[in-house]
Amino acid sequence: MAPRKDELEDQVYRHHAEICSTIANPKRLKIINTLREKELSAAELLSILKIPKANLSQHMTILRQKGIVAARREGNTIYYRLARPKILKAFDLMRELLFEVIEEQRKLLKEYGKGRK
Amino acid sequence: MAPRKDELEDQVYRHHAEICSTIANPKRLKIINTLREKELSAAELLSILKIPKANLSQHMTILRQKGIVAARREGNTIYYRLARPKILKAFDLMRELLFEVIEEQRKLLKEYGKGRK
DNA sequence: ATAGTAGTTTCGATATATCGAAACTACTAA
DNA sequence: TTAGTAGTTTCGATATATCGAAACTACTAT
Repeated sequence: MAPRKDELEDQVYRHHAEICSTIANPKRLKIINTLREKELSAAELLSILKIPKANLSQHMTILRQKGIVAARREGNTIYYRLARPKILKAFDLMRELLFEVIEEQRKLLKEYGKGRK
Repeated sequence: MAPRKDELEDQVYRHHAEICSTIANPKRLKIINTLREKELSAAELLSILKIPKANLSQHMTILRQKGIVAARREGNTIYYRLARPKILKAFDLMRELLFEVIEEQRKLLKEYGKGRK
């Protein structure tokens, strides 16, 4: 039996949300931003992020599963890189959005301050 | 005492992740997409989304708090609109990313199929 | 083989997100 | 004022995400 149209649509929204969840975490955002210009080994990421390596590995697993990051092994070292440069556009866009919102809140606060006397 | 540089940085990443969380939910994505071209009342959103109105209200509260959506009241009706058109760029970009990943997975699956005999 | 280094996986505890139900507020109309 | 409609808030249950600890796998070097 073929799925109904809105079931399909909902499924797309669910997947869409899932890929958004991938960047909805401060550590993963920092990992993405750190891999911006060049690939890095797990050890290098560890020294930058200063988190336990098990935890790094957990985040890298998520990033790989969602297709955001790719890995290659060289001897004992694993090198990570962004599998999809477009993720940086998303990173930058969301950060712009963040600053827009912060700026607006700042303005509103100033207005409120004026009114308060 | 002034916060250390990396504390500040971490705080930015936390806020960055928070605004990403706003779009990391299928219903909120659908709400954003539905408000794409014009403002809509809660009742109109309800008839499109087919969810309980308490639940819609909960999501609208989150979207307003994060500065994504704005609301105005006209009599008994509340009209919602996107407060920040840039959110649509984020929506579209993440959906492109989704389709890129799906397409790549499809290709990999085809390759695997070939090798399998 | 053995030991060491690099990274991963599993498990369980804690925190956060989602949502339905019910009570509540805000406005309208009689 | 009372009743009705539109939307919101609070509460509690369930689901999902995060993370540390410990055990594990993969590779290197002796």
